[in-house]
Amino acid sequence: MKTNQVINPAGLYEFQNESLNLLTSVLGVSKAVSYIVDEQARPICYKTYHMQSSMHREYMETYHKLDPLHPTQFSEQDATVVKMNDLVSTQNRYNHPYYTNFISPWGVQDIVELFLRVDNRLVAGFALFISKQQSELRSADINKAEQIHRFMQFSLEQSYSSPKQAQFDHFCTAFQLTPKERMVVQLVAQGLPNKTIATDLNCSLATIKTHLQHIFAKLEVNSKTEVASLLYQTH
Amino acid sequence: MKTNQVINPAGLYEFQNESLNLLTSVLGVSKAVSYIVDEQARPICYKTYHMQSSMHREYMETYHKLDPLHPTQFSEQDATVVKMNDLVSTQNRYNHPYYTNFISPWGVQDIVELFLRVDNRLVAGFALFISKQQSELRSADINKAEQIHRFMQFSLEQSYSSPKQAQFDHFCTAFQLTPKERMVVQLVAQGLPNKTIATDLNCSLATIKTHLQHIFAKLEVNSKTEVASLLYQTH
DNA sequence: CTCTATATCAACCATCCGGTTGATACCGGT
DNA sequence: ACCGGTATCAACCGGATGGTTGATATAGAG
Repeated sequence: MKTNQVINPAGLYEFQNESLNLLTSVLGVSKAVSYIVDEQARPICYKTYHMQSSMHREYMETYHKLDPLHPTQFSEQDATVVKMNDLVSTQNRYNHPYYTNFISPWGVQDIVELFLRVDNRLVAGFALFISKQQSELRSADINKAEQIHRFMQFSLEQSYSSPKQAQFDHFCTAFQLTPKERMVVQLVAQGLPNKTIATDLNCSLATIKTHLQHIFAKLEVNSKTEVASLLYQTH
Repeated sequence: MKTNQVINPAGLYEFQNESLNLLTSVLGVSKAVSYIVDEQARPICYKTYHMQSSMHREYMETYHKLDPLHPTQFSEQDATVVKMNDLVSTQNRYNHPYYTNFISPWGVQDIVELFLRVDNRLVAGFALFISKQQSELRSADINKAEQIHRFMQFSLEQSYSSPKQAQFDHFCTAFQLTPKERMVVQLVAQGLPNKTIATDLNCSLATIKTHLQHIFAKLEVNSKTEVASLLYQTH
């Protein structure tokens, strides 16, 4: 039972929306994706901005394995803002199927990835897509992204020590919820339907239903609305 | 649009549970019922203690019209604790169908009713049932009931000026919810299924569904869980 | 090396819920 | 006298949800 030591991404979901909004409105990007990183360093809870769902599906099914900016590559590093075209030489890029078969056909020229960490652990990431129609990213743009990253990192640390977060943690530990169950509760508290929760957590509807059964049993309730209600009443 | 002036029973439901628990655990009663009183002085949201559901059904269908302690009788008075056997003479009691056909067959000897008011308006009531097996209520018992009533009245006034109540009111007025819609939202926030909400509000399932459609439209959501979620997020 | 906890998924069924349409009734303001 | 807002109810449909059973896989504890 190591539930207590787990860093729980409660509150991250709202943070994620706000951050994605900030990034896409300030920087000139054609598409963007944000995600949470779970304890196994795997990205979950994708939120997209101006990205075709078919493109995202392609990534999820195939190209995530080839992604040079995939979070698993960076979980042990301290990289914050990484530009794909800096990471991969022009030569290698044109031989790289990730570039030739996926990024390029979708009209993308470059990708800038921002990583957020708490206690040195990678907890969230943002991928900003630069289209071929745009000019090459200048150092000024990268600088902007770094400044925004700095503030997001600050904001994230605030979120982790907020009373709301503490309250949520207390709630979850009081009912002895497992890490996955906590995430489900978090999404239930957003009022999301099961299907969306399954998509967000990158697992099947059946799994979510099983998690929900366990949550219902632990909280002694029998509907998602009651779960949200309990959270509301516990403040 | 007189929504703003309406006294809204938000938070009353929790209060109701706590009060019923207090009364039944401290005083020697065989059954008890509590209810909220709406703007039309009609009782809604019944909560029962040790009362057979068939007895309550009989009351709801027939005998509420004959009830000498019915809240409509007391909405304009300032009565607080009323003992039925003090109100109705022994002679009249034995000719009264409410007593001979309803109360007596269910083994009840006497009823003590407690009324709670805010700004002189009757907002909630509690009926305590004394069984025939119990000794006649002594003045000491009535005194206890009056002391408890005093504290309940105090507590109720606190509830009405609590931040939680203010927050809820602000939430409802922000979305321009009608009085009935507020009550529905209040019950949704308890995580209750529609059927229970209908029973509580003493109207049909269809009516609740219509109210919910209006609420969904006003809050721009499309599920009850999202309503609870919105309330939770708004603190 | 078991055994338990956790996480994953499938299939089934009954019920609940959301969405819609349409209808009646009451009240208050124009 | 008419109209808009509120409250009430009915009937229908399809999809979402809750409940159950059973199964597999992995990891950590004893």
